Amino acid sequence: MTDWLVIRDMNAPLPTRPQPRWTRRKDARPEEIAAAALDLFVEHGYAGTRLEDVAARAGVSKGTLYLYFAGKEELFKAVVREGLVSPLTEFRSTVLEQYKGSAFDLLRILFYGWWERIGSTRISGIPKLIIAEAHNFPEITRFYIDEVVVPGQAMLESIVARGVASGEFRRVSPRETGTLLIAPLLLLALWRNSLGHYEPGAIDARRFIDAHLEMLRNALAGTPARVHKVS
Amino acid sequence: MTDWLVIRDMNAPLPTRPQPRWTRRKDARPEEIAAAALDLFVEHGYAGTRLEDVAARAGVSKGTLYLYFAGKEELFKAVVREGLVSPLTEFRSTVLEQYKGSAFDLLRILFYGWWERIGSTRISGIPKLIIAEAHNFPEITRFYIDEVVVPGQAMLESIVARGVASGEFRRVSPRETGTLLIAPLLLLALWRNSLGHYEPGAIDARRFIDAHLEMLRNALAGTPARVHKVS
Amino acid sequence: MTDWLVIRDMNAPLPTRPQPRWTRRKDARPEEIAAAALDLFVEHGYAGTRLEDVAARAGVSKGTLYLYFAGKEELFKAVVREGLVSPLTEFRSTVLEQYKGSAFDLLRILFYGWWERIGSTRISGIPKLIIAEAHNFPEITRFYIDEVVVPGQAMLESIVARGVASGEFRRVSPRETGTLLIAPLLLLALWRNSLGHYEPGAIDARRFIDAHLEMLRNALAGTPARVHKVS
Amino acid sequence: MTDWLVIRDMNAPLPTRPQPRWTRRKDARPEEIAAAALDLFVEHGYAGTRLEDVAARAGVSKGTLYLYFAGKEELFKAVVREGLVSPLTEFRSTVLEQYKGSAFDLLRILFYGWWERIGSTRISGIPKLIIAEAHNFPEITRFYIDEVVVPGQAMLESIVARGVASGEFRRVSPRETGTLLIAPLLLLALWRNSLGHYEPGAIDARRFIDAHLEMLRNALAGTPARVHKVS
DNA sequence: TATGAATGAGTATTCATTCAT
DNA sequence: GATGAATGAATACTCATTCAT
Repeated sequence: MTDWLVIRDMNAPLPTRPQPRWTRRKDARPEEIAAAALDLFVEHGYAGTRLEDVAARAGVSKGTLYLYFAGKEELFKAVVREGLVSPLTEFRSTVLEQYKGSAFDLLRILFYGWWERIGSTRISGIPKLIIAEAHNFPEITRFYIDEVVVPGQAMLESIVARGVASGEFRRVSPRETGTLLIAPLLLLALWRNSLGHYEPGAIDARRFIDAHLEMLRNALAGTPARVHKVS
Repeated sequence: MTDWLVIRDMNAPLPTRPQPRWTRRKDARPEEIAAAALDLFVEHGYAGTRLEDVAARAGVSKGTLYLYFAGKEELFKAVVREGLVSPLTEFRSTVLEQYKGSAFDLLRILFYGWWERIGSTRISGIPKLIIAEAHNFPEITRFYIDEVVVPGQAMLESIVARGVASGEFRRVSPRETGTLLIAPLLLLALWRNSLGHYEPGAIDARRFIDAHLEMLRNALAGTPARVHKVS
Repeated sequence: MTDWLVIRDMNAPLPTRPQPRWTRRKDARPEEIAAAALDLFVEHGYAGTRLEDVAARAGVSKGTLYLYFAGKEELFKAVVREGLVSPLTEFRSTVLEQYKGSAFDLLRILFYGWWERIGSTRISGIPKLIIAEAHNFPEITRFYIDEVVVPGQAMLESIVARGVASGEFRRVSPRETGTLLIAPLLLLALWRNSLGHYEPGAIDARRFIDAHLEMLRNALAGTPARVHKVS
Repeated sequence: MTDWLVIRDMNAPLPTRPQPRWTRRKDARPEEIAAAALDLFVEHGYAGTRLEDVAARAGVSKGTLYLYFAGKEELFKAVVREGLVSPLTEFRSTVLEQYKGSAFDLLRILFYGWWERIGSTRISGIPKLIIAEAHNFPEITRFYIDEVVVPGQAMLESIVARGVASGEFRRVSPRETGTLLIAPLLLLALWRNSLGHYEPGAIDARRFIDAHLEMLRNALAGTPARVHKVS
């Protein structure tokens, strides 16, 4: 009566199942991925960078990227943020707080420190990245403006204003002068990360910064004329 | 002096690699994994189900799946097999063997028992799964046909044939009639596992089965005319 | 004085540019793509269908798909909608409007017409698709319920109600009975698009529909009237 | 009778293949294409710019692009070349040849002329483009260095050298000083084509250039001579 | 000459599977 | 046994390029 429902053996030989197709390579660390990504983003731009190349340079697989970053865009943002925040923090604590002496001395410390901590490192590629991708990443650009441009400009203006107030500097507009102070450094950073590869000796960073400082010393110097008049 | 460069909180620092490489979570039991897998396979289909979700629902890790099942395909087969074999066995022993009385009474017992053991449980999702994946899993489909469809159909035909032979049923074709007996129940199972989620009150299972039985009673009834004539 | 800015010739020989890597194949028509997609979606489900295969079956390239459909999901929706709307419209105009005579005659016309226009065509794959993907495509499911299930059920209930009102049918519940009328046809459609491939001769559609109609004739027959006449 | 199956409006019928295969739209001129391309290249970078968008902005079809430019790369090169060569030629003939008077007057003419012919026009986007794509287009970079950077630098150095020789300028290094002269202008160009869109009022070009000139006047002034005269 | 539908190589992203811990 | 980070084949989707009209 009930043998309609006899259940026979499953004769189930799995036809095909491929053998292990990969081997573990290494323990991935997000820092290495971010460093590799920064290099390639700086070199080829956002769209021009292939995640496969990022993975290869970091020594991990493509899939590992997605373990730490939600996608290409998030990787880019993380890389830029990370490339900015940590150096800025370090810059502030190791350079700015060393200040002693005149406004001009502060500029010197600032410029040398910038070269040491930013200009001569891979971080100097970030500005190029921001400039190149500003239209494509409004959020990142906004962040850069708010966190770097605005406070940096404020700092420079403040130094100028102090120098002017104390008579150390000529009566100049802090606004435009602040920007003029940083322009050669920015150009240096951009140069080093783009055309500089084709003309390696074109700009000697140390001589360039020194020349800039020397120009500034004369450009900003409080009028010695009055001093002479008095004497 | 240095608060020009205050860096606001960053909501997205570089992700860090988690330290403890693993901790034992629970004692895994394959039954729980299979139950979770059945739910998700029924819900999203084979290809649409991610093993990660199965593991999460079962409360185990992805790796644990592979301790008990050779792979996704094997998990699927095991789930379907297990979802079929054990309920069928139980169905057979608890429902079919209760048979007493007329052919029509057997149908009633069968239908109510089916609802109790199959239709109202998660097992009712299996037919949907089979229908959806028939082309992708010939082996499983073959198994289902051999173990469920063919014996089930044979059983139904046998009941019809007995009813016809005894004069309880009208002279109908056992083949087509057997299939017609089960069609509404199958539809009910499919409905409950698909569209039913969107129109929960559309079908009242009890009333539906009863209406089906009542239809059958009239449709199959041996011609009372002759009986009256004789008496 | 001005020869700093002499512009030299661009000595620009383009190093590499590959030659034409493809040849035009044919004029694509979205109908062919949709037909190919319907076949494959019915066969392998949504996730199991590769757009590359759809393109190949339609005789076009992968890119051409995106010329007409925004993506896989949109293709799926378009295919289902198109598979429903146009046949339903035709069904309505060519079958339903032929109605003449009794309620039972209408059922016969309906069932035969359904088989002619839906059941025996590739459109019969749509229900399987809907059932399988209901959870993954709420929008499509909603559409199917609103446009097919609800009006179809209403139509069936209306036929039953008319038959009951005129005394042609026994006093049955239009709700459950309406669903019972369509159940075997739906099962037939599902069978033909799934398990039927493995057991081609298992169901003879014509005999099955005829048996269903014959069952209904007896099940619904308004016998009481005749009894009263006799007595 | 048949309004059970009313099918509501479908908002998405199968797309149809457009009938007229093409109609002439306009007389294309390569200048318009190049202008559109320059805008988009500056905005989104090389890889981020789609030729389809270039064509749309130029008001021509994609195919027309290829009538005038061999491909994306060639379009890019042509755009950069054209964006450089013609303005440089014009700049040379209309600005540089107006030279009269002192070295400092020449700087003023140079800067104002640069702003008039380059800085305030879309040509100012080229430097950003070069910086961003330097690694991807060695050939274009080489061209830019040879045709713009080197002669431009030579010109600046020559002006400085002349000023120093005549005693008008302090004894400064022509090399570094030449670069320092142009740095703020370049920064201005870059700013206007990237971050400037987010902070439109941040830099007032006229005031900025004037401030730069004023700084230079003081920085370069050959004061020692006068002192000697007085003494 | 101008068009834009058709093409397919290239790339971002997913997820089944492995294995060191 | 149990874990989950790492892997890379597979696949959806993009877009520079071609060519019949």
